[in-house]
Amino acid sequence: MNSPDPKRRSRSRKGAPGILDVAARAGVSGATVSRYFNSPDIVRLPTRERIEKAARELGYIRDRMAGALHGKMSGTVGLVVPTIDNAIFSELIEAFSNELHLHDRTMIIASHNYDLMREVSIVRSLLERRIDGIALVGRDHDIAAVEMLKVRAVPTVALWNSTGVPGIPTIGTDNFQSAFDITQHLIDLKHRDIALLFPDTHSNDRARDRKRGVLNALNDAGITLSEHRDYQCEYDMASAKQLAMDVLRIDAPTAFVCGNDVIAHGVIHGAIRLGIRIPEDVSVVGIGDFRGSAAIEPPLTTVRLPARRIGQSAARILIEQLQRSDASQVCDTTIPSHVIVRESTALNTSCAETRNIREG
Amino acid sequence: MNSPDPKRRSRSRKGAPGILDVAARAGVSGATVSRYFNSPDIVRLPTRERIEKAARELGYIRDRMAGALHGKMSGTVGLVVPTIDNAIFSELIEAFSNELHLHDRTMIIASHNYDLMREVSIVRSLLERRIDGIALVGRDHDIAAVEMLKVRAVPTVALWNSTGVPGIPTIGTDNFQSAFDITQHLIDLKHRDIALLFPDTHSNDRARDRKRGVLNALNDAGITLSEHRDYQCEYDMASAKQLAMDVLRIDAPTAFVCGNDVIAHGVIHGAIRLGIRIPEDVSVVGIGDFRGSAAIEPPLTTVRLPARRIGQSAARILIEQLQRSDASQVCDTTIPSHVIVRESTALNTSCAETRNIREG
DNA sequence: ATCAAAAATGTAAACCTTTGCATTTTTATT
DNA sequence: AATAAAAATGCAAAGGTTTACATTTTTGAT
Repeated sequence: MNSPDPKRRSRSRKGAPGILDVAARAGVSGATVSRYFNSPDIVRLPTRERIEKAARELGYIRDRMAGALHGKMSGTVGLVVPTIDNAIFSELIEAFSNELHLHDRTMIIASHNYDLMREVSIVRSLLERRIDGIALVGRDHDIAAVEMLKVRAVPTVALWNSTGVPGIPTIGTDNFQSAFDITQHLIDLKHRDIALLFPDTHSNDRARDRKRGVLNALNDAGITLSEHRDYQCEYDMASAKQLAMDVLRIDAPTAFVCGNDVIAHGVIHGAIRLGIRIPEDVSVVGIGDFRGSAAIEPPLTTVRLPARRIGQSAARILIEQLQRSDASQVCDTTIPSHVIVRESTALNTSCAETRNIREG
Repeated sequence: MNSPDPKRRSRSRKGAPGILDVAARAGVSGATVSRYFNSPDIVRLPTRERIEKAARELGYIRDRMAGALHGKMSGTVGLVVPTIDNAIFSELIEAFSNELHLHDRTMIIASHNYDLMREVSIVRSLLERRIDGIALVGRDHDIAAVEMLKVRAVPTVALWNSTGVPGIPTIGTDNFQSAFDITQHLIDLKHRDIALLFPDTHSNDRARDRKRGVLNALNDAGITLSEHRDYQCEYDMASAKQLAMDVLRIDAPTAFVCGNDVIAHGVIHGAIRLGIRIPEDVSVVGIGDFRGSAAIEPPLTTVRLPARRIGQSAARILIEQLQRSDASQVCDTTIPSHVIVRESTALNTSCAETRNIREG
């Protein structure tokens, strides 16, 4: 039936049918097929049906790369995170990805392990793939990366913080405020001897903001944090557990405020191992409300950071930016966080002040 | 300085410089610049330096899409997972991604939430992006997806299982064996009344294999699993905790074998809440050895599934397949799993047989 | 039926790089 | 120094789609 047309592509892309094959089979020109795929409504119904049939029969799959060649959008969006392998970000990633899929875009994700130089190389690599837009987690970025994006006018959003890089719209929560609030909760419970477990804040602006929040709350309450109460701890349950056990054995505070929930989980398990009761003997709070924080025993008092909403909003805002190319108004979006009081915190009973209240 | 060459591209890709701009500035032809980027060693040193300088000054970023048009590789590889937001897969993903990055490829990831139809649509979307290769998690896939990949001869690997789809090389662990082994451990400890907590096995072949493993081990030991001991439980800590509490309150078994570590964590916390001691009163095992399983209290006895190694191996094997296009020998790779005995299991003291041993 | 306007379709150039082949330059050999 | 062989470079076509512009078909009003 199909005549051995000599003009057929020799062996392109492993012989996969192209737009022209579909066109020939449907008895229309390539242009029409192209139009059918890009805006079906501008081709007449009968034609449309013929094209659809031909495409289906041939198993045609469009080649977006050839399209992107024309300055057309590639339909891919980049997401750059510090790490994938972490409950912190996986919710965010999934929400972002799903929202993108809903709008027929594909996500390219890459992680740089908190290495800002590697982030630059990732951004370059994404740009080579002609991403339509990009989302960067955090506020700290190398100038080179931001510059490349600016020069090419690639729509960009920064995630996870509420105040961002100037010129880049930011979607996230106020890390400072979250930390402030959860610390205030501890202060309200009369805790005065509070230990901090935070990761290195050098190239991690989220952790930095949070720590500042804790410090400010403490300061406002007239509490001075003794030097040795500022422990450094990675985002890792095992090390947090170990560290907490050391601290609890030698010189237990009445409360811990942790850089995130993973650290808090570690502290809780350390306490359990030592037979120290939470919250009776010591209170623990985290930040993040990760999956599992509600189910752990005791359920963790923490700050709910709406990762899914951030991911979803970010995708939406980015897509909106793509559609109207006037990347004009850069407005930051702050998504509120809430302290969730569960069972890992209690009134400090060892404090003199508290004792007075109890005895009074 | 730069003459207003009328031949310049009108406004391509937002005025970003192309290979020809670099060529002009370096005083060579476009072909040479192209060669410089693809195999630097075939252009002479002085030329090379001029090109590099020009590219740097112009801030040139190559356009891999235009390159891919020539049947050349796009440099992107797809990874399709059931879900990202889950400790099960995030290690795998990260390892896969990192290995790819090492070989200068980019990963496109997508999740289908255990919906095989959506997987088909994802595969199509990836194909539109001209991925060079693809990794699919699991053994259950819609024919349409496999067929599309086969027609286009896209190198494919299946992950996570050890026995796979015919014709697709598979890299993973033996889920059956893992489950068998961990169950055997429980049997060795004289447990006879064992409860199963597994998710719906309908479109989840991993869970199905594991369950079969448990059942076989039980059967081999001459233990018949009473109907009501086969509980269905999602991969979610909170529901596992709730379910475990219900079970423990009404009719406690002496041991739980859980579909994965997340479920096991839930069981442990449920037991803690009820004041039931692990392992003294009840033993618990998981499968997976997720991040945190060693740090939890009590540390979880489980099976270590080398997710990172699977991810890394998969990426390597895929890349190797890309390089030599003869997708000839399809060999499955089984990466061994190991039972890790920690502190959540103990000899069953309530069993008559055990009592005899103790009293004997 | 007729004609103008609107809608649908076709033609061909353009998008940016890669690559086969031709040409020039370099290197090695005598 | 001359020559052949090898290496480096240039020229131009190709790769699959989009799109401005030209052309044809349809629609709606008379």
